[in-house]
Amino acid sequence: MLKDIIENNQNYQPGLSIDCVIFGFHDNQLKVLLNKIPDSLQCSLPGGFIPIDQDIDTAAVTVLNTRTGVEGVFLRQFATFGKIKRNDQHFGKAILERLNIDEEKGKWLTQRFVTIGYYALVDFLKIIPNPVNKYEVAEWIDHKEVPELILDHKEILDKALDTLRIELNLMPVGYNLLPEKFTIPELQKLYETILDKKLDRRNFLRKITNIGILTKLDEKKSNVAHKAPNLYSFDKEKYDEVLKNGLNQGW
Amino acid sequence: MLKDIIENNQNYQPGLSIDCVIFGFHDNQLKVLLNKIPDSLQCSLPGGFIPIDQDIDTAAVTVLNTRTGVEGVFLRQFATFGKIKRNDQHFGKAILERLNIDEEKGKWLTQRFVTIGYYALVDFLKIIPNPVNKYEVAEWIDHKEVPELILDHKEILDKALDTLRIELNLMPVGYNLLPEKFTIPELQKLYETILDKKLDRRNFLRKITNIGILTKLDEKKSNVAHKAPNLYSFDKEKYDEVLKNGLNQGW
DNA sequence: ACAAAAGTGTTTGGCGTACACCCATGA
DNA sequence: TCATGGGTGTACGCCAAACACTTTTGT
Repeated sequence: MLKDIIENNQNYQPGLSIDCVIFGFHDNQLKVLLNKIPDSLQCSLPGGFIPIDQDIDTAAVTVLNTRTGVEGVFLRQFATFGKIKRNDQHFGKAILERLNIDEEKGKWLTQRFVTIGYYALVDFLKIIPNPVNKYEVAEWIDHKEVPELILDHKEILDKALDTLRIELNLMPVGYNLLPEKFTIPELQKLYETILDKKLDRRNFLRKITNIGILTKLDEKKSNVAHKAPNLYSFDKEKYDEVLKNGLNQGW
Repeated sequence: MLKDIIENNQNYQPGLSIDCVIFGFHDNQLKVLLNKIPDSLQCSLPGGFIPIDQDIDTAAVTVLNTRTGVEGVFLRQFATFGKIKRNDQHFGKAILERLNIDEEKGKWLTQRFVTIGYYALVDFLKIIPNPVNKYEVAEWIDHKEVPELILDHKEILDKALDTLRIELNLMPVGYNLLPEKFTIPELQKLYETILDKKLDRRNFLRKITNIGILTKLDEKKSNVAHKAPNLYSFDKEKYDEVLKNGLNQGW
C-alpha cells in the first residue's frame, strides 16, 4: 500500500500529508480511532497522502477510508502542522527498510513533510474499523489511555481536542456522537467528557433544552438501575439551523 | 526574486505556499495589505514559498517580510486551501513567460499548489509597506474596495475575515489595530467595521469596560468637532491575561 | 427502607437590551 | 442656537449559578 504510493509518488502531492482525528463516544468515554501496525509498538493517527487530482477535503475522506474503512463522515480541517523537525529522518528510513525500498527511491518519503489535520465526530456503534490495508488494524482507544504516538501525532490530537472544546461553545454537538435516542444524562456525560469538567445537572438541562434542538420522546429508558430517564432525540432540522447560525452571538 | 526561487526550487517546499491577510484600521476603515505588480492589473495577497529549512510559522513571517517589508507581527494560521482548481495552469504559465523561464524548468511553479493562510492585525501607522522586491508594491486597500484578486485569494481573504469575526467573540481585539491612546467611539468603530453592523454606544461602553482591559486616561482628545471624547489605553497585562483565558466560557 | 440517579423547582445576581437625558463643541 | 456626537444612567427581562425537594427504581 505505502510501497505502491512511494513507487508511484508522481500521483501524490509531494511533502504534504493528511492526518485524521476521529472521535467517538462509548461507555461514557471519549474514544479516538487509531491505527496500529502489528509488528510495531507504536500507534498513529489514521493519515496518508494526497492524490494529486483530489481536493484536500476529498483526499481527507479517501485517506480516512483507506486506513480505517470509515465512510461518509464529515471531516473538518482544524490546523496544519509544519515544524521542520516534525518528521525525523530516522522514522522515514525505518519504514523504507521495512518495506525494502532503497534510499534513493525512498527519498520522496524522507523529504520534509507538512501535514493537514482533520477531525470528525462519529457514531461509535455505526463505525466498524476495517482498514483496506490488511497489514494494520484500526481500533478505538479511550482518549485517556492513548499510548505514545508516532512523530507529532500527540500534538495533533491535543490540538483537535482543543478545537472541539472551542466549537462546543459555538455549536451544538452530539448528533453524530450519540445514538438516535439518548437521555439527557448521557448527553451531559458527553459534554463533561469533552470539557473534562463536571456540570450541574439541572442547569445543564435548562441550558440544553433552551437551545431548542431536542425532542422529548414519550418513552423512557428501560432496564436501568434507579429511576428511568427520559429519552430524547435531536430535532435534525433545528439542529442544522443552529449549526449554521451558531450559538453565542457575543457582539 | 521569484525567478531565483524557481531556479533554486530544491530549497523550497514543493507544491506548498503561504498567503498572508494583513488587517489594519485607519480612517474608520478596515484595510487589507495587498501586493500589486505594476505591469499587471491584478492584485494579490502577500504570499510566497516555504524555505525547506524553516517551520511554516517562521516561513510565514519571512514571506510577509519579503513581499511587504512588514516586520515583527504575530501571524496566526487560520486555514489551508487545497482545491484542485485553485491554481490554474494558465496563471503559472503566464508568469513563466513574463520571467522568461522555459516550461520544463518552470514545472516546479505550474505544479498543483496548496496554500496555508495566515492573518494578522497590525497598527496601520507603524507599518510602512516596502517590499524587498522592487518590481512590485504593497499597499493598503480599504476592504470594501478590494479589487479582483488572483487565483482564490478573494476566498482566502473572506475566510480570514470570517475567522476574525469569530475570534472577536473569544478574545479582545484592538491592541495592534489602534494607536496607543484611543477613544471608545474609535474602538467601537473598529468592532462595527469588522462585524459590519451597528452597535449601541452605551451598551458597548459597559460591555467593553466590564472586560477590564481598558485604562481610562485623564485626558481628552483635542481638536475635534463636538464634545471631546475621553482617551483610553489598553492595560496590556490584563489584556494578555484575557487573551490567554478567553472571553465567553460558555459551558 | 434505603441508596442512587433522575425529574422539577426557586432564589439570586449579573448581564444584555432598549431606552432618555445631559454636556460640549463647531458651524 | 442648533445639530452632532459624546458621556452618563435606568428599567426590564433573561440567563446562569447555586441550591433543595420529590420521584422512581433495584437491592
